[in-house]
Amino acid sequence: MAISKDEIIDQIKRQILMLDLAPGSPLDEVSLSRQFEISRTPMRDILRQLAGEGYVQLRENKGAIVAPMDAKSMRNFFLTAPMIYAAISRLAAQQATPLQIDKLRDTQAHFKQAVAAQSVEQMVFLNDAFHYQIGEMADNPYLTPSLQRLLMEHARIGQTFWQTGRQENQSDIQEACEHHDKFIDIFASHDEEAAVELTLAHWDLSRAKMDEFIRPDPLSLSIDMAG
Amino acid sequence: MAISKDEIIDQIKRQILMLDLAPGSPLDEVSLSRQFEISRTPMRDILRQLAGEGYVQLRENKGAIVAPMDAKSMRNFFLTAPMIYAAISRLAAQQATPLQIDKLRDTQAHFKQAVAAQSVEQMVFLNDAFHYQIGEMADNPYLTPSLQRLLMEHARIGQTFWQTGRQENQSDIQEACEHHDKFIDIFASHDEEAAVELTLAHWDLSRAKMDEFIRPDPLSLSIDMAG
DNA sequence: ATAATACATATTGTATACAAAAACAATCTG
DNA sequence: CAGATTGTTTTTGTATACAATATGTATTAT
Repeated sequence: MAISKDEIIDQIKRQILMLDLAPGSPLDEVSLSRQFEISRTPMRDILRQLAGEGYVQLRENKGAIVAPMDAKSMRNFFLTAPMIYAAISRLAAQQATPLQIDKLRDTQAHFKQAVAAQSVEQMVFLNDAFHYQIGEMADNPYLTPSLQRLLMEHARIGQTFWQTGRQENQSDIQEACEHHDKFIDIFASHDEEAAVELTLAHWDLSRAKMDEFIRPDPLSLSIDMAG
Repeated sequence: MAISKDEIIDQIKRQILMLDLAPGSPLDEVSLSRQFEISRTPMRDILRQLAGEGYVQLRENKGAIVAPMDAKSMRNFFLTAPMIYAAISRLAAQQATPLQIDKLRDTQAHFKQAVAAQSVEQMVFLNDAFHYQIGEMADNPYLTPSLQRLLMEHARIGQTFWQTGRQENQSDIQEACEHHDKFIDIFASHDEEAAVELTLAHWDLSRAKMDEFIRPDPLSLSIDMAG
């Protein structure tokens, strides 16, 4: 076998986060197992694990599909994210260890490189990793599965945030980056209230862009009704 | 095959909830597959699914164990449960459909029978089912996985609540049962605030008994230090 | 022409054989 | 006797063949 099971899982996760695998699209066991050069058995294991983490949905006798993104899941996302994010941040501020903070600093360094390089894929992935590590600091097995699903959805909905095409995005990305630096300082000083406050600010920043993604500006072209 | 995969999953879940399968105890693929008269492949599927729902933990090359119950997970449970329960109840009050409320009434009827029959196993199981159905009303895929794990832990920690041995438990069980009736009325009238309030009262009631389970009254026997 | 049914094909589910890894025991060495 | 090492046993991981289910297509009857 060329690559390990965990690497395959990471690759598929990344493809889902980047929308390379579209929400709702079917995942065929045979073609996937051929693609990664393993047999169907371990590939089925992988799909089961991805289903457990919310990345895919299994349907009895009908195979797996990438977790869909419909109006209802959007609504639930916006309803739930601030509460869980705030709770996770508070716990992280309580319990963060020096080792974990160092690891977070490391991720943030890589994140800054991605920002400098204007690599959308790297920014999406490293931002996800940054917040996932905050989840590890919180170290709460009851909240982690919710956080994981929220971060997946956040990455998928928040694509446009990192697009460097438009000038106005640059300053937002910069501000998000500064938030990350502040997160690190706050966790290091175990300031719970500041952690919650910053979390909500960070959420508001990203939320505006997500609204645009969901309800983009209408096309300016006039349409000939005569057809 | 004698029984279906879902039934096997339910049976194992029930055994875990009832502590018939002790936290941390190993689950051997071969003996389990022999026990349920299926081959290893579908049994591995089942273990993967149970792992995804938090009932068991998978360890690379070392098989599965029943989700452990250590001091840390207890702490996290008490920290997290009220928040998630309250959020779920609020959403359930917002969105409950008549059909779902009927189903909840049905479960409550069975629950009352279990109370009358003083069947601990049935009470634990139907109480879990009742609150699981509230989770379905909330219909929020980001909170559901957290709720599921909390309910599992609640059932395991809350065993003593339903023990009918001591007289004082009877009135608590009765009160919990009345709470359930009130839940149904509140969801039917979509009263969010009342739902949250009742949820916290219900939590407080069960919490006292859980404290006893974790930190029971010390044995009254005097111990001969001379050994 | 449309609907329904039967057939063909593709895809998932299961069983089993084999490979790899971990756990255990016994032997050897210092 | 303690510790390490090797060989055996047990358990998990993987590959593949076969069965069952779902899907698509063509044919037939109304």
